[in-house]
Amino acid sequence: MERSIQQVARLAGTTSRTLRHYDDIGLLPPSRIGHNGYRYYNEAALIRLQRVLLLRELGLGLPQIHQVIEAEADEAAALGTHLALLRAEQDRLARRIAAVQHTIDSLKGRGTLMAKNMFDGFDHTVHRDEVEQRWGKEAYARSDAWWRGLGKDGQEDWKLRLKELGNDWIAAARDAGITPDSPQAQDLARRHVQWLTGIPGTPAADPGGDTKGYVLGLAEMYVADERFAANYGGIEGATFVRDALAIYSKTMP
Amino acid sequence: MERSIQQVARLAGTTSRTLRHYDDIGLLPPSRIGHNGYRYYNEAALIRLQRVLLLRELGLGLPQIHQVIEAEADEAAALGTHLALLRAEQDRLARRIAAVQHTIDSLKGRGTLMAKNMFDGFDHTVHRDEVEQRWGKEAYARSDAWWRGLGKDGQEDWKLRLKELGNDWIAAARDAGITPDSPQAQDLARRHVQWLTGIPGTPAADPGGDTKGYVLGLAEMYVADERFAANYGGIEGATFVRDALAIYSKTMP
DNA sequence: GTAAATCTTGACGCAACGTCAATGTCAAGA
DNA sequence: TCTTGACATTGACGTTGCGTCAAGATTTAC
Repeated sequence: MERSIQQVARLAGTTSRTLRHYDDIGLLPPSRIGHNGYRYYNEAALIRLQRVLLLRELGLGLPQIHQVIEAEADEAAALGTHLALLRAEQDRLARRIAAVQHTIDSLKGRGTLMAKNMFDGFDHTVHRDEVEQRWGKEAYARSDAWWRGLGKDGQEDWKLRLKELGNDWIAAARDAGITPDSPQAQDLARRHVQWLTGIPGTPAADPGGDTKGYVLGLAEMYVADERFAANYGGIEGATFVRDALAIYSKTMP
Repeated sequence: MERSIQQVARLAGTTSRTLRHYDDIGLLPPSRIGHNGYRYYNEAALIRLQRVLLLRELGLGLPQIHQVIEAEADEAAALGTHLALLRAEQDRLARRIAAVQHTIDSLKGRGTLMAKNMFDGFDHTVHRDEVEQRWGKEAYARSDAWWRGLGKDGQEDWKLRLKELGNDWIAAARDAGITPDSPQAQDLARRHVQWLTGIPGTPAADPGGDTKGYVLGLAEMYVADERFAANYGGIEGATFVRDALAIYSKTMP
């Protein structure tokens, strides 16, 4: 049985234009061409079309489909390669979704999305200007001096640990049922301070030092410096952390 | 401070061609054009560029970005719309991944890809009697239908149990020493599947069911659906789970 | 002073068709 | 038989977001 281009298109759920395109690029020539130039397709052509459409559904490009269909072999390998691409694409998508969600959250909570993502990856001088303008010169100078004092390895290490704690903080801050003075937040604050006091060379680790004041100052800095705020889900998160730490510090000796 | 087009490109992690393109379409004109025709960008232009790149990162098209940036209003609404699109796209991707994965399995297990399966969903009148031979798409549709069939309470219950398992998963995923194919992760995968098969009414619990395919499909869904991903410490965690389950499924009958 | 880097505009290329445009062909009803 | 309307043809431009020459002007570096 032979079918016209339009019949085939309807049957396969595509368009005649697509079929003509597939003919043009040699991917799916019609089984017969009438004296009038009309394209006619038989069963074999239909089956081939099915395979094309299936592979296309799976996301392969037409040249790749052509290759796979011609060299009947190794369909699994081709699909395996493609699978990896799909996974990567999905990861990118997921990240984008998270970013969009976060941006929306920030917009709703803050009205402006200046702070967090915008200057990320930008050059440090621009970053500094922004911070100074928003939070004052000394705040920046203080945090920057301390930060540079850590050295490269120290900075990496710090960021890593911070990220771990940060995840818990973020989860807590996002939960509308958890307030800075809630048991959950206070427990986090306790763990946070415990971690701080474990870092040698800090006032917090110094038995005679002003741990309390240091903790408060640090918390303030979290809010002031975006590099830290970034680890707490932006300004709102850092604010939550600061508040929780401030409350916790009152229970400290 | 004024920067040349190349400096701006490097600073923002894009190319000069892109900047010229943005100028061409009126999205981002340079702040000044020298007598020689050179483009120069000031801080304001940089900020605008940041917004453009951010929105682009989030997946919006240039015309839409233009619109959003010009009409400063209602960024959240625009992003909300976009978020829905992203989610739909993600669903499609997840389905495709499941389908590709299943196709690969079929190829490995049964040799050649049978035409009958391929025609499925095509012309039902031709292959009506072979419609039972379903593949990938169905698995996802089934699990999705099952999920919706659980109802609100059932879903909550499920999520609760999931959270318990999730804690172990998160701990494993965070440990840099544990990979998806490590014994620890594989043991978790075993427990996970064991738990799955204990739930009545699921394909996994059905002795004749395609447990393997179901597990894989479900794992994909974990990554695709943030309702689940949230229980595994975000995308990375869910990805870890998926990989571990995928590896484990190979050892299944 | 010269070479290397960087700038300009202009134009083609990419993927996979959509969408006219201008024209030819086929089946069916008055 | 004539007309009408559905369907066919090739050809060419439009779409998205730039990449990639090309050819020439200009700036920067040594």
